[in-house]
Amino acid sequence: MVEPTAGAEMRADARRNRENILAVAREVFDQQGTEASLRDVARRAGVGIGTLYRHFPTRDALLEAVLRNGLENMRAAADEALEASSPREALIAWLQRFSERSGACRGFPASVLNALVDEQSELHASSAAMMEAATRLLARAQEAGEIRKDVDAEELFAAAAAVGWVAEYSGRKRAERILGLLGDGLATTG
Amino acid sequence: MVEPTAGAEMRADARRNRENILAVAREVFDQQGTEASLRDVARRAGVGIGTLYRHFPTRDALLEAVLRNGLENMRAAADEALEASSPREALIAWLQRFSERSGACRGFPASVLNALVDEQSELHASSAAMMEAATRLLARAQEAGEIRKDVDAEELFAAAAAVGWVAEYSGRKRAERILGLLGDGLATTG
DNA sequence: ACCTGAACACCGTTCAAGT
DNA sequence: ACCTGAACACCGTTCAAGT
Repeated sequence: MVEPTAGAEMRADARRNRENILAVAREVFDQQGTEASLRDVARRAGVGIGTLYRHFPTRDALLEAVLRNGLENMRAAADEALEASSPREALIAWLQRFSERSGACRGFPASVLNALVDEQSELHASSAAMMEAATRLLARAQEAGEIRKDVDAEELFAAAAAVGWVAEYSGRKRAERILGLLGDGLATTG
Repeated sequence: MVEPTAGAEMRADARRNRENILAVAREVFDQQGTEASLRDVARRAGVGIGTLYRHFPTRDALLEAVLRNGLENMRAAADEALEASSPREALIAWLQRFSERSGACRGFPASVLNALVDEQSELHASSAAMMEAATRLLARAQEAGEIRKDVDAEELFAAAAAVGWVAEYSGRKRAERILGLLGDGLATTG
């Protein structure tokens, strides 16, 4: 097993190429979504298509490298939110942030949701870590009696991804209103 | 303007081809989703790729022909539901039916939601008609005081499509539970 | 009037040949 | 060790040539 993020022992030109591809991919994915042409990425990075595949053997591998930071941030945000005063508000705010991030890159919600379910996906680890953090956030709100207990984290997560997906088609505004509906549905009833 | 559904004045072989393409497309879209290969459809239908394009100049045109019946049925179902005893339950049941139908064909929710927003889409008319019917269903439930008044039909519709989308990734079961959350969020509050 | 398939411009992915 | 691009098998879409 080779650590793909390895750096120091990589040849200087290889290192440069890798970082160049990454920077370009970030831009292209943001503009065109997660299904953007890899050939296009290689071209813009001024690199042969084979080089791209050498560094990132699958689309998911490249996506993982591009999204890792963002997912890590979301995980950290969830951990921090554990200390907020209102468990319910903290959870809702986090969900909103997640669905906002989703709307910023077409295909992002699908990729993350997919990675969560598919343990083979290179995105699985990052996604799962983020969801674990979100799970704690949910549990706290449930224990505080502020969120109904018959929902699990995956469900909540899928809902947030769905809201992000809606933003791709109907715009962020509508997406936000739907998130509001969900938030009300999550409140403890009876 | 030529009526694309025209029949009697079409040459017999053309008519046969058209119907064959349609039947095959229905199957292929159901199996592989709305992004399935058109070339594959033509191949399976035993027809040149040019013939497919002659009958259906765009993917949307083919999709429209395939989905028209289903959308029309959903529209009719919404109209019938207007006479159900419980306006709220009728609306929720319709939404569930819509999201179920969505889950049956990958890409269906995206196509319909897209068509709703894009007036140029060949799917626009069918989709819009369905949503108009759903709008009446919503309005009745709101007038009966059973659904909050600060939601509009497009919002509700987008939410239902999102639930259908979720089913593509996380399964129907989870999708149904999310629809339940939405249903509770839709209830009149305060 | 209609059908066909070659043609064009793109993909994703692999791998022999080069440095 | 790494890079390159040709090669292969696919697309979507158009259009000249055929019946």
